[in-house]
Amino acid sequence: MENAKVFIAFCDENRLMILEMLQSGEKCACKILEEMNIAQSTLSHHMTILVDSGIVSARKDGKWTRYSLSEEGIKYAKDLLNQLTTIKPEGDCKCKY
Amino acid sequence: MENAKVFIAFCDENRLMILEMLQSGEKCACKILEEMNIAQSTLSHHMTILVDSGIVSARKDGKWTRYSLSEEGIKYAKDLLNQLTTIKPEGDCKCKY
DNA sequence: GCTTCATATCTAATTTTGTCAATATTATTT
DNA sequence: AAATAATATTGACAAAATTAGATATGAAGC
Repeated sequence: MENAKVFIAFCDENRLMILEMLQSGEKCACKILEEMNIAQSTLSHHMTILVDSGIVSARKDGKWTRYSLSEEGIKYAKDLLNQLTTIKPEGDCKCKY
Repeated sequence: MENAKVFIAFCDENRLMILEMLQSGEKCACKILEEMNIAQSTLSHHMTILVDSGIVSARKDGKWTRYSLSEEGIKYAKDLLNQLTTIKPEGDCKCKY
């Protein structure tokens, strides 16, 4: 769902590898492709998912597309993870267990 | 990937719903099932995934299985998310961009 | 021991996701 | 304006995930 969309970024080995590469700064697709053993169209597909998830942002620069981690997207993911895993104080639960 | 396993918990609408229910405390499968429009076998499948991911822990109690959020698993997910999204200082990247 | 209740497992159908090859697009270079 | 380079899109297919029905297990109650 909408909420789940952010975390999809982290649910694939190749995408984790891409994210790791982006930790050291902005990179163009061709540079990322060089270090991965996947087809160019496959990389493009993963980049679309990463950008859609909000974790990565893309910037067109001539014929290149440069990708980087999005601080905003990261904050969103962290906040959402916090929200989803907050254990609420007992008392407002009406169930009998 | 091993790393990706934790976040799989958050990548499905039904699992998010289950996690939300567990925020207010431990619940048995039958209680969760009541509030969801899915088959019993489907719920059991999702609970297995949640437990495998480490985010949820299960406790056998007579004929019931009681599920709750795992503080340890949550901490692991948060730490991992932090690690995966840490933007490293420039300088140790040898690429020309 | 038989029945019932809660949950798990197995099997099969359907949907979604990841992948690559081929083609298209868009920007640069000659 | 033709050729090249970087990336995106499309189409096809295989692998994985989600789902439900049927069946199995295991504990509780009679």
